[in-house]
Amino acid sequence: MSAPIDTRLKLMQTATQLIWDSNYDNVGIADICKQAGVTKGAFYHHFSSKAELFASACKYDCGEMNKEMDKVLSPRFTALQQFENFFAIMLEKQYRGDGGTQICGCPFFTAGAQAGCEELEVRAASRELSDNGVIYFAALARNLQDEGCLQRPVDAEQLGRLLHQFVQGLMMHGRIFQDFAQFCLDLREGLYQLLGVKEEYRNYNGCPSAASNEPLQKVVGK
Amino acid sequence: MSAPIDTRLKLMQTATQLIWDSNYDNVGIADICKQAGVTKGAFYHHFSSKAELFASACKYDCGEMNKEMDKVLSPRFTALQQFENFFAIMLEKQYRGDGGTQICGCPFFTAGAQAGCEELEVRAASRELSDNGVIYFAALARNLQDEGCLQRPVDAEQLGRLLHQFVQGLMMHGRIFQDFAQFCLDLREGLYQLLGVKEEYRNYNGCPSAASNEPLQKVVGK
DNA sequence: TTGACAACATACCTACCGGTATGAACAATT
DNA sequence: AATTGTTCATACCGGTAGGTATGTTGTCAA
Repeated sequence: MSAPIDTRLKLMQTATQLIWDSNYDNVGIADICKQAGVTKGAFYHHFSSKAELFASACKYDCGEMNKEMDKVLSPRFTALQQFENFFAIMLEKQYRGDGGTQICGCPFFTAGAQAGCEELEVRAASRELSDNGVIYFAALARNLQDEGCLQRPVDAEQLGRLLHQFVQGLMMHGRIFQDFAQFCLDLREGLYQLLGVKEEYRNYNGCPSAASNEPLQKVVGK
Repeated sequence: MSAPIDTRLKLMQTATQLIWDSNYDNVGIADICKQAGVTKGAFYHHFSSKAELFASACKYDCGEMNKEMDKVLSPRFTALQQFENFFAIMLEKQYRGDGGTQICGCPFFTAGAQAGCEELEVRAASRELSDNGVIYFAALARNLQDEGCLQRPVDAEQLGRLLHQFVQGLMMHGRIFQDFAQFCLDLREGLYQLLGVKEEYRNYNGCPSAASNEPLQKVVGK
């Protein structure tokens, strides 16, 4: 019998993956259990409900994202490098190997936005996730400002929100239309405009074509 | 016995309202029928499935929006007036009378983004709705550009997409956090930044406080 | 050795929800 | 008057999905 922590973790990871591929409502507990190779008994030993699993998985995903973002926004990079790092990681995240490019968006966010009033737990988790994301966006904005890349002084906190909102909307749009090339262009242009990056700091060479199926190489830790 | 067109319309209107208040998955056919005062028999006489109702309701909602947007973006307004009109209509739409300010977002969009591959009909409807919205945003951008309000030349079509994406993301964010004052500020600032409105054309006086419960008066057709 | 408890596995329950089968009421047509 | 088609109303079905009740296995402490 394996350690209990493994089963719990496995369930969260599986749930995260399935929810990323589909959505909260569409993913059943039975699906998660089957995929994770455990039974319902195990599931309800570790989680009291589907909503609690969601909240836990959301937190877990949040933690994973934090790890990546800490790398991406590491102080050893210039602000512009951080921008490119973030850009690369976004594309990589939305790039699914199975059968071409698939833009899936962040289901934890959309689930929170869809959750009816009854599922407060879900909404709370989604809120936490958003707050977390906004902080990183705000940091990026602040760094860019400090290095003089922006056209005008900004309210970093608000700008963090705006960036987060835009990116979430962009991903949902991408999920509906599934046009990876357009997704790349829109992401870059949208970030530039919202941030108000000075003309001379804008760089459109870094956008990989969706036609080429080469894996996107990260700038991170190069 | 009433005219058949009435029942069909009633169902679409009711569905639209319920879906706006909740979401696609959460709203059952029984709920819609009960609210509309008809039975399932009537429902399945007019619609072959829930997905078809969704698509129809989406189209209906789209048509209603078009009517409003045509008014808002009427040529008799200057581009800046159009901007303010749009701003006002956005706030009004997200302002629910029942028990304070409630930001609900556009469920047709989120449903499309959540729909699994199996429900192509849903996604297609959502796509159509988005395309439609983007056109109006692009028109607004073009008008602002033509009147010299923007800092730099823009690709109106792309900008239309960016605005649409941002607004959708903003509404979802608003739905999660339910902070109307912040919603107002973010909407204005986000639009300004994405559009790149010249400093001298930005106006922050028009933002009604969420504290005051006065109904928002439209500039439209004043 | 034995009791206790954690960590499951299996079977089952129940509520709901999309969808169907069938028939009644009414109108228009022939 | 009989027929036909439209427009609904009622009752019901079948699958599903979240959740539960209960049994089983291994482990560890006393």
